[in-house]
Amino acid sequence: MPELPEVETVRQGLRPVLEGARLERVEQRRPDLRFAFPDGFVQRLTGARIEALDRRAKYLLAHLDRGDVLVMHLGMTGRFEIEGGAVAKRPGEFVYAPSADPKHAHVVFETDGGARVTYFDPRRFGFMGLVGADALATHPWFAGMGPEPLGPGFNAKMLAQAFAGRRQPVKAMLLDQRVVAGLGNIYVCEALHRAGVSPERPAGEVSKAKVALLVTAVRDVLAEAIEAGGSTLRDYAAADGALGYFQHRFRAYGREQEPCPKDGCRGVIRRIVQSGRSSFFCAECQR
DNA sequence: CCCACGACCTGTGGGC
DNA sequence: TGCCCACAGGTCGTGG
Repeated sequence: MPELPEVETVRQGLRPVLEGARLERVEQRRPDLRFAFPDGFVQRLTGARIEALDRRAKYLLAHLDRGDVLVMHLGMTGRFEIEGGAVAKRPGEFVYAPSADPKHAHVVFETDGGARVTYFDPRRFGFMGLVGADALATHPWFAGMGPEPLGPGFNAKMLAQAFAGRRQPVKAMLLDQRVVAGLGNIYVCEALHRAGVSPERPAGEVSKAKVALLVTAVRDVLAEAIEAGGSTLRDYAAADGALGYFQHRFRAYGREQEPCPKDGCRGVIRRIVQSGRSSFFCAECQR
């Protein structure tokens, strides 16, 4: 999936066509993605106006004028394409060529601004739901969710507290959305490399100083990735079709057997598997 | 509580 | 070229 920076990039790409727009037509082309669509999904959206398009962790939140929130998660391979509307370069010119892959086009939104926004998701790990705005915080998707990593709630004090006494590897703790919400495999690997912390280190054994470095590393890598428009992985492009470039700045992720890029380090990036997922790190400078 | 593992689902890339 | 396996950004549930 898109991790937080990619979801944020998608949000920024969709805002000009969705914020303030009324949904004139909604097409739901299958009964489910990862989960079934809610009853009356199309009917509850058709005619509604999107007042704001927000993000919480890796979720997109479209606040509707009817009091519902359209909640969208992109899973691993979810993406949007925009045609027409405010971002069209010229009348009739598509910003993003119509997809050659219609079989994975699962949801289509058409706005009163003339834009068509199509959701594609080959693996269908993504999902969409409608939640009452007043019930968002207590909804199972959000209740117990940790702080935003770029917000004030994520800091050395709270992270040290979360790590205290835990023998779980620090990598697993950072992937746990209850600890901090929005990190995924790539940016955790990157943050651990920047902070010089081994992904295998038991969380409770990470020193206070390293915890502080981790907080800074997480914030920095996410901010830089957002600035670069996210990372273009195999299935992902920004919502407006632009390609993110941050993947070229990965220091550890996907760089198995390459020399460690840290200044003065002579190590080599290794790949190990932790709970079924690849971790890339340098055993020389990450302890 | 911890952790490993499988499930969900499809596509792609590498090795042979 | 073809086939098979490993692997892919996330989340959820089970069982030891």
